[in-house]
Amino acid sequence: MPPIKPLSPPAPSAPSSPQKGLYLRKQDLRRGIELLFFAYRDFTGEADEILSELGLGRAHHRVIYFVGRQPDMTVSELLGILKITKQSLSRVLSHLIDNDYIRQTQGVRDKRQRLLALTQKGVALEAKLTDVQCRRFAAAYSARGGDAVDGFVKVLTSLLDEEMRGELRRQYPDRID
Amino acid sequence: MPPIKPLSPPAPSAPSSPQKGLYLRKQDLRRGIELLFFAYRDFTGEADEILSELGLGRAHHRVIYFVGRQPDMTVSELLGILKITKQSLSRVLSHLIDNDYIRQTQGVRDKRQRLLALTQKGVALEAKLTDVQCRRFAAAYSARGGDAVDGFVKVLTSLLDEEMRGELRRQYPDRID
DNA sequence: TATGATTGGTCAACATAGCTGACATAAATC
DNA sequence: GATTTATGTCAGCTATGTTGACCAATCATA
Repeated sequence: MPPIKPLSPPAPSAPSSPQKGLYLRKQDLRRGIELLFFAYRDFTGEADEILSELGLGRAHHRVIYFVGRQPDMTVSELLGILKITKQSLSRVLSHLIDNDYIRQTQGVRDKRQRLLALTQKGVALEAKLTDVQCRRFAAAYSARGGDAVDGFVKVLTSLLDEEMRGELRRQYPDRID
Repeated sequence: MPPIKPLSPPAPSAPSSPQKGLYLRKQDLRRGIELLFFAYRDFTGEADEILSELGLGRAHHRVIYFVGRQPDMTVSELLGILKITKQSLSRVLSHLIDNDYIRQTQGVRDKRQRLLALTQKGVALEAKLTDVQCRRFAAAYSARGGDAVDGFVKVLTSLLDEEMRGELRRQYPDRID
């Protein structure tokens, strides 16, 4: 006769067992998977619409977002964040430069570097896109309150690869995680 | 002289204003945007590796996942979940059927319907992929605890489109949201 | 029963956004 | 001077989304 299982959450030693305590049951984990999928899709949907009217895609958005976040970043810094090949980035970045969303200036310390920054047109688009996405977050955050936001940030942070977790910690040093 | 602003979270009436109370500051919202992007990417990464070794992609994964979740679902139900065109689904689904991951049976009530279900091979792959992703969630959930999980689910739910929120409520009727 | 709607499939063509491999240039570094 | 680094570019491939057109089987109904 097997020992009686505790109701408190057991250590995740056998994740494939059918019944786990509390929030570690298979069904709860699957719910998380699905929520992340649907939320990500809905979250990107609004911005995608704005972009497609301008003949741009999500890849352009990412570049505009991160360049806007950290002006004068180098190409290799951007590659490190996006984790795509330079050939993939090149296609998107060239288009953004040709269409006056982003400008390049030569690095001062290292003349090989191309420092990326938004043009006025780029700033305007970044603001519009980020505003739409921030509104969605602001609505969700204020609907659920600070404790929920705290849990949201904690769990998402723990879903990251270890390397990325360290990266984000550096970006937001004053935040708990 | 303007009225003194309260420290409690203000209504999100002017989301573009630079300074918001508590977790509604622009920086906190941007952190949410970035966390969602990075977490989604890292979350899908492990499964993507397994899939690519089998010559499959993320689109195949989605089909296998949702068919595994609800056996004998119809093609139009699947299209409704994935929100892609039937032509896009067809390419992926045909490949999965040809390679013995999924089988189709004719509907009983409506003979036009093709009911989709995983084969034994499909069940095995679904289990492997879902297990990897559940492990990541289980680790994050148990690292952060039930209150954080609760907040995570609440905020993600509020990030959904209204329509999708109703859909998920139907899928998980016994859960708070 | 004839008609029209629904479910599902298929063919063709196209777009976006990732990938690899090869090669080039300029600047920094050893 | 030789090597490494940062960046760019050309060519081609793949995965996954899109539209539009058209077809067959089945269901529902006038």
